[in-house]
Parts: sequence; C-alpha cells; structure tokens
Amino acid sequence: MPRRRSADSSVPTMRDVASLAKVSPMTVSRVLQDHPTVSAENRERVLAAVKELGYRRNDVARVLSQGRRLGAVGLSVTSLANPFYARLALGIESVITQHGIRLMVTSSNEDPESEREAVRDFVSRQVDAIVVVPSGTNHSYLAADVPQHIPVTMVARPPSGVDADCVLVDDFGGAYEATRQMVLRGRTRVAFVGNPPSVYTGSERFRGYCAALESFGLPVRDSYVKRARDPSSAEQATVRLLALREPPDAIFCTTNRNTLGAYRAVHRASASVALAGFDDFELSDMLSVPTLIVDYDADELGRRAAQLLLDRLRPGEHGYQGPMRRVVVPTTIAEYGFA
Amino acid sequence: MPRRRSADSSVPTMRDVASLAKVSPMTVSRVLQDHPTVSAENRERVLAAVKELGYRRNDVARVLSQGRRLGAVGLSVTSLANPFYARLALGIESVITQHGIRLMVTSSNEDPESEREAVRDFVSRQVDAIVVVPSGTNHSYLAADVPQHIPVTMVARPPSGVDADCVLVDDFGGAYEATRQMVLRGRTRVAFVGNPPSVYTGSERFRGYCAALESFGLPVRDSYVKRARDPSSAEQATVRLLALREPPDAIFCTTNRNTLGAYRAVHRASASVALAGFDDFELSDMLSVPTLIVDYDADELGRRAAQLLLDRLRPGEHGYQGPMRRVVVPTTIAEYGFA
DNA sequence: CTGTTAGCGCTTTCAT
DNA sequence: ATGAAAGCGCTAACAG
Repeated sequence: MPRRRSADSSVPTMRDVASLAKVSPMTVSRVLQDHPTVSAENRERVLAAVKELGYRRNDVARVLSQGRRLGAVGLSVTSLANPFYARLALGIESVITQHGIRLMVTSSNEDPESEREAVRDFVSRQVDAIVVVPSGTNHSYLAADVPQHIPVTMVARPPSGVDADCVLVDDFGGAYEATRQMVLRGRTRVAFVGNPPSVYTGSERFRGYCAALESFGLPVRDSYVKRARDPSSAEQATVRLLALREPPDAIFCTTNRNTLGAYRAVHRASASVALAGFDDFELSDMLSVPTLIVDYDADELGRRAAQLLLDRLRPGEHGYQGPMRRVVVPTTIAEYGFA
Repeated sequence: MPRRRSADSSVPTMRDVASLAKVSPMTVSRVLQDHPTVSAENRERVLAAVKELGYRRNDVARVLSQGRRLGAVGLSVTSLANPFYARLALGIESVITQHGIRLMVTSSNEDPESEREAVRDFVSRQVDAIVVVPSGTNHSYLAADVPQHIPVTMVARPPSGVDADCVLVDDFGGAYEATRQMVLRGRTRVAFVGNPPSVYTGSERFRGYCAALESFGLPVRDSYVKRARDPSSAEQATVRLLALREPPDAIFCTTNRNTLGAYRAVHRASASVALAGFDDFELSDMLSVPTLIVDYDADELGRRAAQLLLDRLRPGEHGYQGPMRRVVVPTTIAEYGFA
C-alpha cells in the first residue's frame, strides 16, 4: 500500500500549494526558483498560496532531487571552548554564509576517534566540504573516509599521511622573532615553556626558539626548556626556572595559557624576568613585567580555509583542481613595558 | 529522457552495493540498519561490497525517505567571537551529539534581519530544533517563520512577542548580590557602568544594582550611572566617575568588557576603588584593586537549552508537550583582594 | 508558458 | 529471509 499521500495536519508541500493555487507543482517549483517563464498571474496565485499556507520549500528534498550537496561545511575542532577555534569557526562562517553555505561544528576534545566519527558523519550527511583541526598525528583516515570530491582543509596543523589543503600559522617565524627580540633587548638567558613537542605547533615554536638562540650563538640549555599542559603546570615550571642557580632573564611561552601561568609565578616572585608569549589575552598590556606578545588573526585562518574550499567547489569543471595548497598566516608582535 | 541512472565515476549508491553483492537494495538497507532478519551469508556479502566500494549511506535520502528531520539543531548567536556564546555552542553540542544530532551555527552580528534569515533557512533545511540568542527586542517573527513542530529555545534574553522555552542567567540576582557585597564591605558609594538599558541583561542587572542599594536605604545617584558599549567607552566613563567631586568607592560593571575598561582607568589613576563585574576574565584574580566577580556557567546554559529541546523531540507522542518552560541558571561570586 | 513523466537514494509496505 | 512496488518532496527533461 502506498504511504500516506495527503498530508493532513502535517507541513504543507509543494503539492498542497499547487492545488490551492490551481496549478501544477512544477509551476510552483518554477515560481520559487524565480524562473522567468511563469505568467504574472500564476506567479501571484502561487505566492498567495505560499503565504496562505505558510509554505517553506523542503531543502532536503531539493538537495536530493538536484543531486547537489547539502550546502554545509563540516568543521571539527578540538574544542570550541578555546577562543581561538571559536574565531576560526567565525572566520569560516563569515565567508561561506555569503555563498548560502552553513557551518556544522563539532568538538573532538582531542580524541582522534571522535574526530574520525564526526568526519564520517559529515560525509554521510553530504556536506560540501570539511575543515579539520586535527587532533591526532596521523590523518590518513581522511583518505579512506572522505571521497575525492569532498575537499578537506586542515587548519593549524599540517596533514600527515594524506594530501590536503592546509592553513597554518607561522609558528616558527613567530617564535623565532619573539626569542630574537628578547635577546636584542639584552636578555640572553631565555627559557622556554612549551606545550608537548608531539604537537606540531609546539615543535615548530620550539624550533623557532632554538633557531633564534643559535643565530646569536647562544646555547639551548636543557635546564631552560620546560613543558606544560595548562596554566598551573606552567606556573610550577616557572617556579622551578626561577629557582635555578642561574635563573633566566626572559621566558618564552608557546601558548597564552602557559604565559598566564608563567606570569603568576613571576609576579608572585617579583622576579625581574621578561615574558614573551604566543597568543594574546586580556590585559596582556598591563602586566607587572615587560611583556612581548606574538599574535595572529584567527578569523583570518578561517577565512583562508573557507576560500581554499570555495575555490574547489566552484560548479562544473570550473573549480580549482590543482595540487594541494598550503597557506601560512603571518604573526604580529606587540610589546609592553620594555625600557 | 530519464536522468542518468548508472552512476559511473560518481559516488556509489545502495543499488551499486546491491548488484555487487547480488542481492536487492532492500537487503543492503536492512544490513545497514542492523535488521535482524538478514541471513548471515547475505550480511557478509553486503558488508564486503560496502567495504569494497567504500560505500557510505546517503543521509539526505534517508531523511527524506523516512520523513524525519535532519538531525541537526540550528543555533543563531550574535557573535561566535564572544567566548560566552562559543561556550554556549559547546554546551549545546556536547548534549545533542550524544543523540546523533549536529549543530549548525551562525552569527547574526546583532542584526535582527540576518537572524531571521538564518532561522528561515534552518526551517527550510529541516533542522529538528532551533536555539536563538535573540538580537532584536521583538521576536514575534519566530511564530510566523517556525512551524509548531520545530521547538525553539531562546537563550540569555527572554522571548518577547512569542511564547518559547528559554534559558536565562540570574542577571538580577547576580547584580543584586554583587552590589550588596560591596556595601557590606563598607563601600557605600557604588557606581554603575552598564550596557545599553534596552538589552534585557543590561536592564536586569541595573535593576539588581538598584534593588541592592535600596535594601540598604542607599540612593541611586544619577551621576553614578553610566553606560558603555566597549572597553574604551567604559574606561572613559570611569575616568569621569573618578573625577566627580565625590567619586565612588566601588564600581559595578555589567559585562567583562566594561570591567576591563574600568580597570584600566582605575589602575591608571591609582584610585582606591573596588571593582565588581559580571562575567569572569583572565587574570581577574590579579588586579591591583579589590575585585568581585559574578560569574556563571555558559556551558550549562547550552546544556539546559539542549535538554529543553530534546524533551520536546522525543519521538511519537512521548515528547514533552506542556507549556513553555523557563530555566534560570544561577550565578556564583568570587572575590579577590578585599581586606 | 505549463504540465507530465521519471527519477534523486533511500525506506516502508506488502507479498513471496 | 528476501524482494517488488511505491513513495518521501522536489526538479530536470521533455512534450505540448
């Protein structure tokens, strides 16, 4: 037996509009698509019927019928609680919205398995494109789970084990310059409080730190290199640094959370240490010690990622089909309280 | 002429899987749905074919066929750049993800028209439910644009001109308590730096401020009441407050941006003024003046909003059908540097 | 300019 | 346990 054909209390369909307007569903479809080949009279009647019924076209049926995709980009970040990723989402959204595309977001909580699940779900849902801030270190699952025609862009960390567009921060350059500026200001004992070296950004920033010291012929002292995962461990690491026989006269922190933790320790000890940090934060300009902040535009990361995707999504054969591209977003430096 | 039936280079469909496995599409469908009534042998052949083709079920077709909704919640916030709303999104997402529902986010940029457009789009896209942090002051458009069966929840600001579930912060109570604590600490000249009174949160917080003063028999002095839209205007307002013949000995700010601006002015003037502020921020515990912070759990707002929606979405007649509900999330108070 | 037909990819219903 | 038929709501293709 056929399934119910006449929707009673349900949402009106094109068919309902058509019969109320006494035209065929095709005419309704044409009106709603702004087809020029509809008589003014029919157009009016259709629009009147639409209004009377409060009809809204069903995009799901439309997408299926046209064989198009959903008109959505799937985004997986490690956590939306991180303002950086929130701004990334904003940047993407601001660009794609202008093209009638929506953003679906999910937080992986640094769990590669849940990231993979989300990506698979995005694929099933027929998203047009996918943006990932990868949590794990191997991303080859993307090649297996995402069909060729769905462009993928990685953000903040480069693809590994798979070829994909990506948008990165100039982690190396920012760290290099921050460290360099410290030395130029006479701070020759620059310590390092970083995030785990297994994370790309962490290792790049460490590399920049080392390279800058090297460029001045300064050593990278093991005792000056610490790792931290959160403000309080950064604080503890800093306490230990300050307790060294020869304590540092500057500390470079690779994340704002580390910088905040380090500041607490430095402030409490009234130590005469300068601070350099990656990522800005509130009141960074009002600390009680000389401070240098490396920052970058997280919105811009999102905008660039969106642009890479849109380039590939242009309809027909007009989309960009070339090799994968890599965009590097520059950093800026601000300093406060230096003599 | 029929549209292309045999997908060549395109994505495989159930039909392709079926013919490779030498079964009917229905059997494939059943296997993918974990129907028990499939022979072990057929199941295996189907799964093998699925794997071989890299087949992924098309959720768009599935949704249309089942007459279900998309499995997505649409969220409109004023801006994702505001960490508060980012956490709201996170809270919603954390709950709905467990039910296989995704989050679609968009920023209205405080423009009621773009908010309305987004809501309409969500409706067309067949989202299951909608969450709105409303930008305008009249939300009656929701009644017109959103069909009855799509639940809507408003967050942070109550519905006006339409009946809907909502989740609010205890703005009044938080402001009342903050102001009260100031007076209890001997600060009797408490000034107010608020956001525009047309915004619900602003007016509630002002009401709380006034009520607290009243409870002590203290007057609300016009010269002590200022409005600001951003840190710098808050800073200026504070400068003017400090220049009064009888300057305040405490300032209650209704947003963290205002608190930050006020702090800059107070710090620079080395004024002996205590600060009270709504919304926490980094380093709020390390300011150079006594500080009291009213805070609340933005994630919790999201979780509660999601719960309200899910209650109504339970399948069949099992969903909550009662009157609209209003949830108020409590505030907490922290203080630093008071004698 | 308008309507008819067929089909998007999947699932429900019924029959085998 | 499996399949055939029909339909979800919409639109491309064709015919008039």
